[in-house]
Amino acid sequence: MSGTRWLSDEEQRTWRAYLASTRLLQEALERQLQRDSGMPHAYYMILAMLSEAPDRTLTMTRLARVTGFSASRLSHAMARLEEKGWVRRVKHGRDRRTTMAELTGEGFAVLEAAAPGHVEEVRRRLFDPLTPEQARRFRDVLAALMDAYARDGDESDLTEP
Amino acid sequence: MSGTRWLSDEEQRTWRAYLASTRLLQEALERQLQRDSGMPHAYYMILAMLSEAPDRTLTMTRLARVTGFSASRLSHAMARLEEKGWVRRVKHGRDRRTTMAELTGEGFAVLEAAAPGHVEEVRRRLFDPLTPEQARRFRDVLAALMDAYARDGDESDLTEP
DNA sequence: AGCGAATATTTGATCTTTCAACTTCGCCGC
DNA sequence: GCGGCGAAGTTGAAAGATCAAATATTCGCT
Repeated sequence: MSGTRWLSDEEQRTWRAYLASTRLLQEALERQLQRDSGMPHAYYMILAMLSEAPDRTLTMTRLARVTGFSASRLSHAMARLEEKGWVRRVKHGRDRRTTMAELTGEGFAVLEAAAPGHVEEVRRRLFDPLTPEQARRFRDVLAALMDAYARDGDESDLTEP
Repeated sequence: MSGTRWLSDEEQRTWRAYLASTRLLQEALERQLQRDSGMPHAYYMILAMLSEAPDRTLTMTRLARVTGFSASRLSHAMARLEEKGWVRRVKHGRDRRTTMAELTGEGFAVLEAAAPGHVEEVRRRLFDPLTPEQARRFRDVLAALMDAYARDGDESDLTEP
Protein backbone atom coordinates (compact mmCIF):
# COMPACT_ATOMS: atom_id res chain seq x y z
CA MET A 1 0.00 0.00 0.00
CA SER A 2 3.00 2.33 -0.02
CA GLY A 3 3.62 3.21 -3.67
CA THR A 4 1.02 5.85 -4.39
CA ARG A 5 0.65 6.40 -8.10
CA TRP A 6 0.67 10.21 -8.12
CA LEU A 7 -0.63 12.21 -11.02
CA SER A 8 1.73 13.37 -13.74
CA ASP A 9 1.84 17.08 -14.51
CA GLU A 10 -0.37 16.52 -17.49
CA GLU A 11 -2.86 14.51 -15.46
CA GLN A 12 -2.81 17.11 -12.74
CA ARG A 13 -3.69 19.82 -15.24
CA THR A 14 -6.44 17.68 -16.71
CA TRP A 15 -7.87 16.99 -13.30
CA ARG A 16 -7.91 20.64 -12.33
CA ALA A 17 -9.47 21.57 -15.64
CA TYR A 18 -12.11 18.95 -14.98
CA LEU A 19 -12.87 20.31 -11.53
CA ALA A 20 -13.00 23.91 -12.67
CA SER A 21 -15.08 23.35 -15.78
CA THR A 22 -17.65 21.07 -14.16
CA ARG A 23 -17.98 23.53 -11.33
CA LEU A 24 -18.49 26.46 -13.65
CA LEU A 25 -21.02 24.57 -15.73
CA GLN A 26 -22.97 23.42 -12.72
CA GLU A 27 -23.00 26.86 -11.21
CA ALA A 28 -24.15 28.44 -14.45
CA LEU A 29 -27.02 25.97 -14.66
CA GLU A 30 -27.95 26.46 -11.06
CA ARG A 31 -27.90 30.23 -11.37
CA GLN A 32 -29.98 30.23 -14.53
CA LEU A 33 -32.68 27.96 -13.14
CA GLN A 34 -32.79 29.68 -9.79
CA ARG A 35 -32.97 33.11 -11.39
CA ASP A 36 -35.49 32.36 -14.13
CA SER A 37 -37.60 29.62 -12.58
CA GLY A 38 -36.91 29.75 -8.88
CA MET A 39 -35.86 26.14 -8.56
CA PRO A 40 -32.61 24.24 -8.15
CA HIS A 41 -31.39 21.94 -10.88
CA ALA A 42 -32.23 18.89 -8.78
CA TYR A 43 -35.90 19.82 -8.80
CA TYR A 44 -35.84 20.42 -12.52
CA MET A 45 -34.47 16.92 -13.04
CA ILE A 46 -37.22 15.40 -10.98
CA LEU A 47 -39.88 17.20 -12.97
CA ALA A 48 -38.17 16.34 -16.25
CA MET A 49 -37.87 12.64 -15.48
CA LEU A 50 -41.49 12.45 -14.37
CA SER A 51 -42.64 14.24 -17.52
CA GLU A 52 -41.08 11.55 -19.69
CA ALA A 53 -42.61 8.62 -17.82
CA PRO A 54 -45.84 6.95 -18.92
CA ASP A 55 -48.73 8.81 -17.25
CA ARG A 56 -46.06 11.16 -15.91
CA THR A 57 -45.81 8.73 -13.03
CA LEU A 58 -43.03 6.68 -11.47
CA THR A 59 -42.51 4.87 -8.20
CA MET A 60 -40.21 6.68 -5.81
CA THR A 61 -37.59 3.99 -6.23
CA ARG A 62 -37.57 4.22 -10.00
CA LEU A 63 -37.54 7.99 -9.85
CA ALA A 64 -34.55 7.81 -7.53
CA ARG A 65 -32.92 5.50 -10.06
CA VAL A 66 -33.37 7.71 -13.12
CA THR A 67 -32.35 10.89 -11.33
CA GLY A 68 -29.51 9.20 -9.47
CA PHE A 69 -30.66 10.59 -6.13
CA SER A 70 -30.67 8.79 -2.81
CA ALA A 71 -34.05 7.74 -1.47
CA SER A 72 -33.75 10.27 1.31
CA ARG A 73 -32.76 13.17 -0.90
CA LEU A 74 -35.61 12.39 -3.23
CA SER A 75 -38.09 12.08 -0.40
CA HIS A 76 -37.21 15.48 1.02
CA ALA A 77 -37.23 17.11 -2.38
CA MET A 78 -40.61 15.58 -3.22
CA ALA A 79 -42.03 16.96 0.00
CA ARG A 80 -41.04 20.47 -1.13
CA LEU A 81 -42.35 19.89 -4.65
CA GLU A 82 -45.60 18.61 -3.26
CA GLU A 83 -46.00 21.74 -1.14
CA LYS A 84 -45.67 23.76 -4.32
CA GLY A 85 -48.30 21.61 -5.97
CA TRP A 86 -45.99 20.48 -8.75
CA VAL A 87 -46.16 16.77 -7.89
CA ARG A 88 -48.49 14.46 -6.04
CA ARG A 89 -47.75 11.25 -4.14
CA VAL A 90 -50.24 8.42 -3.89
CA LYS A 91 -49.86 4.99 -2.32
CA HIS A 92 -49.83 2.06 -4.70
CA GLY A 93 -52.91 -0.15 -4.51
CA ARG A 94 -51.43 -3.62 -4.76
CA ASP A 95 -48.02 -3.24 -3.20
CA ARG A 96 -48.78 -0.89 -0.36
CA ARG A 97 -45.10 -0.25 0.38
CA THR A 98 -44.51 1.68 -2.79
CA THR A 99 -45.73 5.18 -3.50
CA MET A 100 -46.32 6.59 -6.93
CA ALA A 101 -44.93 10.02 -7.75
CA GLU A 102 -46.96 11.90 -10.29
CA LEU A 103 -46.37 15.19 -12.09
CA THR A 104 -49.39 17.50 -11.74
CA GLY A 105 -50.70 19.70 -14.54
CA GLU A 106 -49.29 22.69 -12.77
CA GLY A 107 -45.94 20.95 -12.43
CA PHE A 108 -45.91 20.18 -16.12
CA ALA A 109 -46.69 23.81 -16.93
CA VAL A 110 -43.84 24.98 -14.71
CA LEU A 111 -41.48 22.54 -16.41
CA GLU A 112 -42.56 23.67 -19.87
CA ALA A 113 -41.93 27.26 -18.89
CA ALA A 114 -38.51 26.45 -17.46
CA ALA A 115 -37.28 24.17 -20.22
CA PRO A 116 -36.35 26.62 -22.99
CA GLY A 117 -34.15 28.77 -20.78
CA HIS A 118 -32.51 25.73 -19.28
CA VAL A 119 -31.81 24.09 -22.63
CA GLU A 120 -30.49 27.36 -23.97
CA GLU A 121 -28.05 27.53 -21.09
CA VAL A 122 -26.88 23.95 -21.63
CA ARG A 123 -26.36 24.69 -25.28
CA ARG A 124 -24.52 27.94 -24.70
CA ARG A 125 -22.27 26.51 -22.01
CA LEU A 126 -21.58 23.06 -23.37
CA PHE A 127 -22.31 22.59 -27.06
CA ASP A 128 -21.72 26.03 -28.55
CA PRO A 129 -18.09 26.17 -27.39
CA LEU A 130 -17.33 22.76 -28.91
CA THR A 131 -16.93 21.77 -32.52
CA PRO A 132 -19.11 18.82 -33.55
CA GLU A 133 -15.96 16.73 -33.65
CA GLN A 134 -15.06 17.73 -30.09
CA ALA A 135 -18.58 17.01 -28.92
CA ARG A 136 -18.38 13.54 -30.43
CA ARG A 137 -15.05 12.86 -28.71
CA PHE A 138 -16.43 14.18 -25.48
CA ARG A 139 -19.31 11.77 -25.66
CA ASP A 140 -16.96 8.86 -26.31
CA VAL A 141 -14.91 9.72 -23.26
CA LEU A 142 -17.99 10.01 -21.07
CA ALA A 143 -19.21 6.67 -22.40
CA ALA A 144 -15.90 5.08 -21.44
CA LEU A 145 -16.23 6.44 -17.91
CA MET A 146 -19.81 5.24 -17.61
CA ASP A 147 -18.77 1.78 -18.78
CA ALA A 148 -16.12 1.63 -16.10
CA TYR A 149 -18.62 2.61 -13.41
CA ALA A 150 -21.14 0.12 -14.70
CA ARG A 151 -18.54 -2.63 -14.41
CA ASP A 152 -17.74 -2.13 -10.75
CA GLY A 153 -20.18 -0.10 -8.63
CA ASP A 154 -23.07 -0.85 -10.94
CA GLU A 155 -25.20 2.22 -10.56
CA SER A 156 -26.12 1.56 -14.14
CA ASP A 157 -28.97 0.43 -16.25
CA LEU A 158 -31.69 2.99 -16.35
CA THR A 159 -33.44 0.82 -18.93
CA GLU A 160 -34.42 -2.39 -17.15
CA PRO A 161 -37.71 -3.08 -15.31
CA MET B 1 -37.52 34.48 -28.09
CA SER B 2 -39.71 31.74 -29.53
CA GLY B 3 -37.34 29.48 -31.47
CA THR B 4 -35.71 27.43 -28.77
CA ARG B 5 -32.77 25.49 -30.14
CA TRP B 6 -33.56 22.11 -28.59
CA LEU B 7 -30.99 19.40 -28.24
CA SER B 8 -30.63 16.76 -30.91
CA ASP B 9 -30.90 13.13 -29.85
CA GLU B 10 -27.16 12.84 -29.91
CA GLU B 11 -26.72 15.97 -27.85
CA GLN B 12 -29.36 14.80 -25.43
CA ARG B 13 -27.48 11.55 -24.91
CA THR B 14 -24.21 13.40 -24.46
CA TRP B 15 -25.76 15.73 -21.93
CA ARG B 16 -27.23 12.90 -19.89
CA ALA B 17 -23.94 11.02 -20.01
CA TYR B 18 -22.27 14.17 -18.77
CA LEU B 19 -24.70 14.56 -15.88
CA ALA B 20 -24.50 10.92 -14.87
CA SER B 21 -20.74 10.56 -15.09
CA THR B 22 -19.90 13.78 -13.28
CA ARG B 23 -22.36 12.86 -10.56
CA LEU B 24 -20.88 9.40 -10.14
CA LEU B 25 -17.36 10.72 -10.07
CA GLN B 26 -18.17 13.40 -7.54
CA GLU B 27 -20.01 10.99 -5.33
CA ALA B 28 -17.17 8.49 -5.45
CA LEU B 29 -14.73 11.18 -4.41
CA GLU B 30 -16.96 12.44 -1.66
CA ARG B 31 -17.53 8.95 -0.31
CA GLN B 32 -13.86 8.07 -0.32
CA LEU B 33 -12.77 11.23 1.46
CA GLN B 34 -15.57 11.10 3.98
CA ARG B 35 -14.96 7.44 4.73
CA ASP B 36 -11.17 7.51 4.93
CA SER B 37 -10.47 11.03 6.16
CA GLY B 38 -13.72 12.32 7.59
CA MET B 39 -13.89 15.42 5.44
CA PRO B 40 -15.81 16.59 2.40
CA HIS B 41 -14.03 17.24 -0.86
CA ALA B 42 -14.46 20.99 -0.45
CA TYR B 43 -12.36 20.94 2.72
CA TYR B 44 -9.71 18.83 1.04
CA MET B 45 -9.44 21.42 -1.72
CA ILE B 46 -8.95 24.21 0.76
CA LEU B 47 -6.17 22.33 2.52
CA ALA B 48 -4.59 21.37 -0.79
CA MET B 49 -4.58 24.90 -2.17
CA LEU B 50 -3.13 26.28 1.04
CA SER B 51 -0.42 23.62 1.06
CA GLU B 52 0.81 24.78 -2.33
CA ALA B 53 0.97 28.45 -1.45
CA PRO B 54 4.17 30.14 -0.27
CA ASP B 55 4.32 29.80 3.52
CA ARG B 56 1.14 27.74 3.17
CA THR B 57 -0.67 31.01 3.44
CA LEU B 58 -3.15 32.91 1.27
CA THR B 59 -5.55 35.77 1.78
CA MET B 60 -9.17 34.70 2.00
CA THR B 61 -9.91 36.35 -1.31
CA ARG B 62 -7.12 34.57 -3.13
CA LEU B 63 -8.05 31.28 -1.50
CA ALA B 64 -11.61 31.80 -2.67
CA ARG B 65 -10.25 32.45 -6.14
CA VAL B 66 -8.13 29.32 -6.43
CA THR B 67 -10.77 27.04 -4.97
CA GLY B 68 -13.58 28.71 -6.88
CA PHE B 69 -15.68 29.13 -3.76
CA SER B 70 -17.77 32.12 -2.82
CA ALA B 71 -16.47 34.31 -0.04
CA SER B 72 -19.31 33.17 2.18
CA ARG B 73 -18.86 29.48 1.55
CA LEU B 74 -15.18 29.78 2.21
CA SER B 75 -15.69 31.76 5.39
CA HIS B 76 -18.06 29.16 6.84
CA ALA B 77 -15.80 26.31 5.82
CA MET B 78 -12.76 28.00 7.31
CA ALA B 79 -14.59 28.41 10.59
CA ARG B 80 -15.06 24.63 10.76
CA LEU B 81 -11.48 23.96 9.70
CA GLU B 82 -10.23 26.34 12.33
CA GLU B 83 -12.24 24.53 15.01
CA LYS B 84 -10.46 21.35 14.00
CA GLY B 85 -7.13 23.12 14.24
CA TRP B 86 -6.25 22.48 10.61
CA VAL B 87 -5.99 26.14 9.65
CA ARG B 88 -5.46 29.44 11.37
CA ARG B 89 -6.69 32.91 10.45
CA VAL B 90 -4.74 36.02 11.27
CA LYS B 91 -5.41 39.64 10.37
CA HIS B 92 -3.03 41.21 7.92
CA GLY B 93 -0.80 43.86 9.45
CA ARG B 94 -0.81 46.52 6.76
CA ASP B 95 -4.23 46.12 5.19
CA ARG B 96 -6.40 45.38 8.16
CA ARG B 97 -9.36 44.39 6.02
CA THR B 98 -7.75 41.25 4.75
CA THR B 99 -7.19 38.12 6.76
CA MET B 100 -4.52 35.57 6.02
CA ALA B 101 -5.47 31.91 5.99
CA GLU B 102 -2.68 29.61 7.01
CA LEU B 103 -2.37 25.83 7.03
CA THR B 104 -1.24 24.56 10.43
CA GLY B 105 1.22 21.73 10.91
CA GLU B 106 -1.62 19.53 12.00
CA GLY B 107 -3.59 20.51 8.92
CA PHE B 108 -0.66 19.64 6.70
CA ALA B 109 -0.33 16.26 8.39
CA VAL B 110 -4.01 15.54 7.85
CA LEU B 111 -3.69 16.50 4.20
CA GLU B 112 -0.64 14.28 3.74
CA ALA B 113 -2.53 11.39 5.25
CA ALA B 114 -5.55 11.98 3.06
CA ALA B 115 -3.78 12.60 -0.23
CA PRO B 116 -2.75 9.08 -1.30
CA GLY B 117 -6.24 7.64 -0.96
CA HIS B 118 -7.77 10.60 -2.71
CA VAL B 119 -5.33 10.53 -5.61
CA GLU B 120 -5.80 6.80 -5.92
CA GLU B 121 -9.53 7.34 -6.24
CA VAL B 122 -9.12 10.04 -8.89
CA ARG B 123 -6.84 7.77 -10.83
CA ARG B 124 -9.08 4.76 -10.57
CA ARG B 125 -12.22 6.67 -11.51
CA LEU B 126 -10.90 9.01 -14.16
CA PHE B 127 -7.57 8.05 -15.65
CA ASP B 128 -7.52 4.27 -15.44
CA PRO B 129 -10.68 3.87 -17.54
CA LEU B 130 -9.30 6.11 -20.30
CA THR B 131 -6.61 5.40 -22.84
CA PRO B 132 -3.87 8.05 -22.92
CA GLU B 133 -5.31 9.21 -26.21
CA GLN B 134 -8.76 9.61 -24.70
CA ALA B 135 -7.32 11.46 -21.73
CA ARG B 136 -5.59 13.87 -24.08
CA ARG B 137 -8.79 14.49 -26.01
CA PHE B 138 -10.67 14.94 -22.80
CA ARG B 139 -8.26 17.60 -21.68
CA ASP B 140 -8.60 19.42 -25.00
CA VAL B 141 -12.36 19.51 -24.67
CA LEU B 142 -12.17 20.79 -21.12
CA ALA B 143 -9.72 23.45 -22.23
CA ALA B 144 -12.17 24.57 -24.91
CA LEU B 145 -14.91 24.89 -22.32
CA MET B 146 -12.68 26.83 -19.95
CA ASP B 147 -11.72 29.18 -22.77
CA ALA B 148 -15.35 29.89 -23.47
CA TYR B 149 -16.03 30.68 -19.84
CA ALA B 150 -12.97 32.86 -19.62
CA ARG B 151 -14.20 34.86 -22.62
CA ASP B 152 -17.56 35.79 -21.20
CA GLY B 153 -18.10 35.40 -17.43
CA ASP B 154 -14.40 35.70 -16.72
CA GLU B 155 -14.03 33.56 -13.65
CA SER B 156 -10.62 32.83 -15.03
CA ASP B 157 -7.02 33.54 -14.38
CA LEU B 158 -5.80 31.78 -11.33
CA THR B 159 -2.32 32.99 -12.17
CA GLU B 160 -2.37 36.78 -11.88
CA PRO B 161 -1.62 38.87 -8.76
C1' DA C 1 -9.02 66.49 6.39
C1' DG C 2 -13.10 64.14 5.20
C1' DC C 3 -16.70 61.70 2.47
C1' DG C 4 -18.38 58.34 -0.67
C1' DA C 5 -17.27 54.36 -3.22
C1' DA C 6 -14.95 50.12 -3.29
C1' DT C 7 -12.78 46.03 -1.04
C1' DA C 8 -12.42 42.14 2.25
C1' DT C 9 -14.62 39.39 5.13
C1' DT C 10 -18.15 37.78 8.34
C1' DT C 11 -22.78 36.69 10.01
C1' DG C 12 -27.43 34.76 10.47
C1' DA C 13 -31.24 32.86 8.23
C1' DT C 14 -32.80 29.58 5.10
C1' DC C 15 -32.48 25.83 1.97
C1' DT C 16 -30.59 21.47 0.50
C1' DT C 17 -28.26 17.27 1.33
C1' DT C 18 -26.65 13.51 4.17
C1' DC C 19 -26.74 10.14 7.77
C1' DA C 20 -28.67 6.99 10.73
C1' DA C 21 -32.70 5.29 12.46
C1' DC C 22 -37.45 3.80 11.98
C1' DT C 23 -42.01 2.16 9.98
C1' DT C 24 -44.58 -0.47 6.99
C1' DC C 25 -45.27 -4.03 4.04
C1' DG C 26 -44.58 -8.27 0.96
C1' DC C 27 -42.41 -12.71 0.46
C1' DC C 28 -40.48 -17.22 1.53
C1' DG C 29 -39.90 -21.34 3.99
C1' DC C 30 -41.48 -24.03 7.29
C1' DG D 1 -50.29 -18.89 9.41
C1' DC D 2 -46.18 -17.04 11.38
C1' DG D 3 -41.37 -15.52 11.90
C1' DG D 4 -37.94 -13.38 9.99
C1' DC D 5 -35.83 -10.80 6.11
C1' DG D 6 -35.36 -7.69 2.73
C1' DA D 7 -37.55 -3.93 0.04
C1' DA D 8 -39.84 0.79 -0.12
C1' DG D 9 -40.26 5.08 1.90
C1' DT D 10 -40.10 8.53 5.46
C1' DT D 11 -38.21 11.20 9.25
C1' DG D 12 -35.36 14.22 12.31
C1' DA D 13 -31.13 15.92 13.27
C1' DA D 14 -26.72 17.57 11.73
C1' DA D 15 -23.78 19.33 8.18
C1' DG D 16 -22.98 22.07 4.16
C1' DA D 17 -24.15 25.74 0.84
C1' DT D 18 -26.50 29.97 -0.52
C1' DC D 19 -28.35 34.52 -0.03
C1' DA D 20 -28.81 39.03 1.69
C1' DA D 21 -27.24 42.10 4.80
C1' DA D 22 -23.85 43.94 8.02
C1' DT D 23 -19.11 45.39 9.44
C1' DA D 24 -14.74 47.18 9.03
C1' DT D 25 -11.05 49.23 6.27
C1' DT D 26 -8.87 51.47 2.65
C1' DC D 27 -8.76 54.40 -1.40
C1' DG D 28 -9.55 58.30 -4.39
C1' DC D 29 -11.07 62.87 -4.58
C1' DT D 30 -11.79 67.44 -3.68
